[in-house]
Amino acid sequence: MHRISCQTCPMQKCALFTPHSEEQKEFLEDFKSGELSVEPGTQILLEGSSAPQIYTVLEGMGLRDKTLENGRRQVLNFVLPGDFLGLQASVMGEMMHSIEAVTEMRLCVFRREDLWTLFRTQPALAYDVTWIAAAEEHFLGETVATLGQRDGTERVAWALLKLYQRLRGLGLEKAGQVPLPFRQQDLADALGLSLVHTNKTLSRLRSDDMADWSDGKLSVPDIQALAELAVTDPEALPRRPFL
Amino acid sequence: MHRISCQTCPMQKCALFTPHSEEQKEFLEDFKSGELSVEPGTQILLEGSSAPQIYTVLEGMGLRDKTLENGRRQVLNFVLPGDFLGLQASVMGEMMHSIEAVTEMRLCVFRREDLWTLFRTQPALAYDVTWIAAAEEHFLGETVATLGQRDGTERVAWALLKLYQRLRGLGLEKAGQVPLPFRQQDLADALGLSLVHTNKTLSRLRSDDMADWSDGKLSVPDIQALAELAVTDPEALPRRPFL
DNA sequence: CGGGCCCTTGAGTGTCCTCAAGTTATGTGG
DNA sequence: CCACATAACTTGAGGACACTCAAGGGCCCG
Repeated sequence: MHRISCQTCPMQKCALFTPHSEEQKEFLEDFKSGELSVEPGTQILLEGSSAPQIYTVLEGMGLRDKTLENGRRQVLNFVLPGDFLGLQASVMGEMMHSIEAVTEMRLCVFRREDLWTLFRTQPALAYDVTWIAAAEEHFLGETVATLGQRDGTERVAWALLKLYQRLRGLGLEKAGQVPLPFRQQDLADALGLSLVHTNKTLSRLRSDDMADWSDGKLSVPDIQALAELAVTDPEALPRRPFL
Repeated sequence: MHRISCQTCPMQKCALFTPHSEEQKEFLEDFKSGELSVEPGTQILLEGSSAPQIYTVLEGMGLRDKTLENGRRQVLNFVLPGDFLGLQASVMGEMMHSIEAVTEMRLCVFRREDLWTLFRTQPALAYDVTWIAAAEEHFLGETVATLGQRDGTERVAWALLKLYQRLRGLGLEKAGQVPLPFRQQDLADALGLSLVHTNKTLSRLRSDDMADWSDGKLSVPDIQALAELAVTDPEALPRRPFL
């Protein structure tokens, strides 16, 4: 495995992300301390530890989760390419959730101490980091509203819609299908539903032609209809910065 | 009402907040564009609007909430003194939730356009802004875990504990009580529970001597016991930056 | 004194949970 | 090549936690 230059980073090409200036690419080239490839099941960041690294996901998917004292697990978000990992640990000193690889993943690695240099010398990139944190906060706010106010069917519909939109934005759609290599248990833990109920809800959505998630692939025949079921707007995702 | 200088800002004295350097205080003095006092019930920031301002809460309390297309309301967080409001609108262009004053409030007002100047000239303060965003993200993550994995009693206990800790950190405890001027409906909407169920749960906690919230005041006889009920650590809050 | 707003309490219902069993696909070792 | 084990997905049955509906009480204010 060889190192990819930021100059030719595949992320740059994806229309979802705002491109960097020449100067920024040069800085990031330095900022990047290496690459990391991990197998499915690997814990990338651990709850309670103070990770010395920050990552940007280049390829593969994972899960952000948090386990309570009583052992129950909450999935906070699904980790997709372009996601920025470890900022919490960097600014606050400690991760409060874990990140686990679900598929094989390739990560761009940054050194935590260099983040301060970024803030001193690259205000525009610092602003981007804040943008990313605010966007994450915004998404978690939507999740809170979902768990608090939507019933089971609406939750599942909402989650599938969001994932479909995100994956499509990344250009991963092929023949009307996007890859979604998670387990039903993961979705259940993300939505605060039992596995059994999640399974039955998914079956219903499938037979109602609202959304079909099977064999690790998701297809949505009618986005508008699914969005209505999810009590949400089917708005496309905005362009966003990345590192 | 007269303007308070950042030099003598009451926030500076609260042990919960990390103090600013002299240079930072001078910058903030300029950054601050004024003060705002609002009556209970006032909408400070509106969902879907692009507010031109950012605020720091000096006094009073409020609510951050979000309403779904079907009309149901989710309270995202309780707004307390020291909180930083409007960052999402500033970096992302639009608020995705509203903020409403519950008591009379006094706010420190910043101009949105000046945020960029802050990032260019005050990297340490920019870092603080990111810290705040990350902390907010962290808290919302805990909330997601609460709504997803805790039952009714645990949720109420968790919320009361968090609020008690925050208010105590602000030095608002008097004779074993902290002020909590919200309605039961607000707590219900924050926890995804019905008003009726929230009410019954609060009664139970009261008669079990776990937590007593009545007449707008909250007291917690045994923090440790409440924390156990809430399936959480009764850890004190860390020091945090503010603007 | 009437009307709101908030808190309180009781009764009946339903969504979602747990328990349990069975199917399919994949992999491992004899 | 087949017995066995494991992991994920399915499906059915019964129960519980939390919901809605409904009504009443305390308080403040016009």
